[in-house]
Amino acid sequence: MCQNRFMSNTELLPVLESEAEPCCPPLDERPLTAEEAERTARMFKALGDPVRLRLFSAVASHRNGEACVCDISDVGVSQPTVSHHLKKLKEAGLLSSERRGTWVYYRVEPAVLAAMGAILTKAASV
Amino acid sequence: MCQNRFMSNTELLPVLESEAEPCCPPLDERPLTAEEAERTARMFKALGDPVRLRLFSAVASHRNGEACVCDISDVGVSQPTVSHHLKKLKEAGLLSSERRGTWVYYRVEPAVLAAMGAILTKAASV
DNA sequence: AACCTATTTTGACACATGTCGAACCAACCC
DNA sequence: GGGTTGGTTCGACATGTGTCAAAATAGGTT
Repeated sequence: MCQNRFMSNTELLPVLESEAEPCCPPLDERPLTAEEAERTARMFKALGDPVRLRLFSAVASHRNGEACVCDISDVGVSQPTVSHHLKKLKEAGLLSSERRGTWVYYRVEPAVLAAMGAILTKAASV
Repeated sequence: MCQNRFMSNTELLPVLESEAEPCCPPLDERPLTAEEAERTARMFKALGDPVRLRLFSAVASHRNGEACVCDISDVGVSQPTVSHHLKKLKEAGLLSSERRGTWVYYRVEPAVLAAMGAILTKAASV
């Protein structure tokens, strides 16, 4: 690792910005545009796998909506697979992660979850 | 497929059991079991594709939550593909279909939609 | 340093999925 | 009947996805 003090340590974080919140209107308000559908589908897709759904539910039902990977890894698949799914949930904006010492903690992102719920619940009152 | 009260003919589903509505608890109540996750994921998966989401939104936002295929086929894919996606939405219990004369009408299944919303919105109020 | 545990990444594999054109079925109209 | 329009199914193809074992990384302990 080249830690030359004269080189500015260009730390280019990818800044995984979670896109704005008022993502989309309720599903029954008007037909979604292609872009809206693309964004929204990404979130639903993340919950469209049983293992991911169990992992997400395990994190969400944990104390403070936060859990260590070691607490939720018992879902019947190997640990690399658990890690793979947690990564996907993170990429979809549903979870965030933080390392604290030896362990990595995942936490639910309530805003995104609420947005998904709003899209459905308003639509449910048809 | 938390409930398939009256799906028209094509019964491709294994019909595990006829559990009425309370398909699953909110995601943050307790970790979902494998079977619960399996069932719930199937619904989310159905909305996890942008084309399907647009088709569903088009039906839901139509008058009475019902639309003829010809009214919603303009989503940028071929008509066989539209039919394919509508079938998947139907298999997931989100839509039902009925032929009336020349046209086939798809309609939203509000109970299933409400169940999905409840799973998320209750969880969102953490 | 060497070792251990927790977690992620890599590489490979089988399987599922989205897409299309062509063929097919269903209802209407001449 | 023959023709036309609406919609589904079939067959094929490329791409995506879930899974694992093995290797790699991160932090702690001794």
